[in-house]
Amino acid sequence: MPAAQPPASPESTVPTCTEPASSAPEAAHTTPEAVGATRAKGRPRSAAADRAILAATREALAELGWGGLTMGHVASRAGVAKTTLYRRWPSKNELVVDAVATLFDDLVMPDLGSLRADIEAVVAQFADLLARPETQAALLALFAEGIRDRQLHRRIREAIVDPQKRLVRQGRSAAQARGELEADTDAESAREEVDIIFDTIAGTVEHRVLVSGEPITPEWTRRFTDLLLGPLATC
Amino acid sequence: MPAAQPPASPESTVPTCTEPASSAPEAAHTTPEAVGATRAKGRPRSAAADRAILAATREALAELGWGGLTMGHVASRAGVAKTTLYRRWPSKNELVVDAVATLFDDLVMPDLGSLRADIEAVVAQFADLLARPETQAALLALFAEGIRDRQLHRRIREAIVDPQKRLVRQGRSAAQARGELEADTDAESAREEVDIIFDTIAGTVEHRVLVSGEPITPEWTRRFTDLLLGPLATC
DNA sequence: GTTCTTTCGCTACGAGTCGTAGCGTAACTG
DNA sequence: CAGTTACGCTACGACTCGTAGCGAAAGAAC
Repeated sequence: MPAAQPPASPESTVPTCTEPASSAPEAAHTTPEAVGATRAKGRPRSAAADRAILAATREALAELGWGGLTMGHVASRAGVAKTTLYRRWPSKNELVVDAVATLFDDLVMPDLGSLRADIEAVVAQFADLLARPETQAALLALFAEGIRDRQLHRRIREAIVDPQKRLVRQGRSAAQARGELEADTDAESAREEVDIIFDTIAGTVEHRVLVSGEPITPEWTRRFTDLLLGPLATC
Repeated sequence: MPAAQPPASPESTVPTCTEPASSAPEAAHTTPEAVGATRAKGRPRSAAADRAILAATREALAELGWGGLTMGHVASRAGVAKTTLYRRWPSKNELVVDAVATLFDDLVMPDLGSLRADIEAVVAQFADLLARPETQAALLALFAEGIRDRQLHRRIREAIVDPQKRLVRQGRSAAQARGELEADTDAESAREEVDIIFDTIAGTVEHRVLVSGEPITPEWTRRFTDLLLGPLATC
C-alpha cells in the first residue's frame, strides 16, 4: 500500500483515502482549482484531471467491466498520463472505490408521510441506481475484491455501505415520530434492527437485479414492502 | 467459447458445459477412468486430473481471490501442465463455475414440521456455506463476471441459482400441506412469490455475510425469520 | 504383439498489462 | 526572480495470457 507518492507529499490533498473526491462537488469546470482553502507550495494538482479520471473510470467500467478495466486505458481515455493515475491512486481498487462512491450520494430519505411510502421510494431510488451499467459492473466487483482485501472492505463500508444505513435510521425515526413504530427499548436492539432491515433491503434488491437479473417493477416493490412491513401491513 | 479441443472430440466427456464434473462423484482415486460408459478411441482423459484441477481451483480461489487466480498457478498446484487446463476449459470463468457449483449441492430442504423451523434450517445451511472461504471468494467474483458475460450469467443461474429456488418451492408446498400457508390462487402469482422470497433470503444472507461482514447467529436467524413470516409470526 | 488415436508434460512464443523510474517541462508560490 | 510541485512522455523488467509444436505415454482396435 505505501507505493505511490515518491516524495513525502502531505496526504491531505490526495483523494486516496482521507478525503473523498466528492467533497468539493462542482467548482469551476474550466479553471482547475478555485478551492481557496489551504494550498501547498508548488503546482497544484489539476482538479479537472481528477474529474476526468473518475469519469473515465466509470465509463470504462460500464463498457469493459472490472477485468477489462486497465489503468492505461483509463489514462488515455481521460487524456492523462498513466503515471498521473499512480501518483493519486495506489491501485485499481482505490480508484474504483472513489469513482463509484459518488454514485451513492444521491440517495435520500424523502419523508413522504408514511413508512410504506418512504420504503417504496428508497427502494425505487436504489433500483434506479442499480439499473445503471457502471453501478452494476462496479458494485459486485468491489464487493468481491473486498472479500480478500480487508482494508478495501473497510473503505467500502465507510464510503458506500454505512452512509446508506443512515437512510434506515432516518426512516425509522420518522415512522416512530408518526407513531407507526414503537420507540426503541434499548440502543443495542435498535442497532441490530437497523442492521437487519438494511441488509434485507440492500441485499434483496441487489440480488433481484444483479443475480436473478430481473427488473424492479412498482408491483414488485409493493409486494416486497408488504413483506417488510409484516404485521403492520395487515393488522 | 469454441476455443479448446483442437480435434473434433465428442463433447460428452468434457466437463465444460454439458456434463458437470460432479456427476461421477467418487470413482477409484488411483485408477483414472472407471467410467465404463461410452469411450472414445485414443487415450482417455484422466479423471484424476479433473478432480485435482477443480480442487486446486477452489483452494487457489480461497487463497488468492479471483484476480490473483492464474491458470499457471492452478496448473502447477494441480500437478498438471497449463495446456491441459486449456484443453478442457476455454477460460477461467468456465473453470470456476464448475469448481464452485458443486459446493451448493449439499443444500437440502429438511421438512422439520413447521415453516419457521424449515426457514431457520435453510438459512443456517446457507450461512455455513457462505462462511467457507472458497465460497466467499468465488460467489461474488462469479456474480461480478456474470454481469458482463451474458452466457456466464445464464450458466450461473442454471447451475447455482435455479437449483436453490427449488428449496423455496419445497418449503412452500410443505407449509401449504400443513395449512400454515394458503394454497396458490394462480401459478403466475405463486411464481412471483417464490422469486421474491428467494431473492430476499439469498440476498439478505449474502449481504449480511459478504458485504456487512457480520456473522449469522441463531439470534439473527430468529429475527430475520420473524421478518419473513410477517403476520404469521404474531397473529 | 502391433498399429492407431488421443492425451500428456514440456518448452517457447508474441501480445498485453502492471507498477516504477527518469527526464524535461508547465504551473504556481514566495 | 528562485523554489517547489505536478505534468506528459518514454522506457523498463516482471508477469500473465492463450497458443503452437514437439516427443512420449496410455489405451483401443486389429
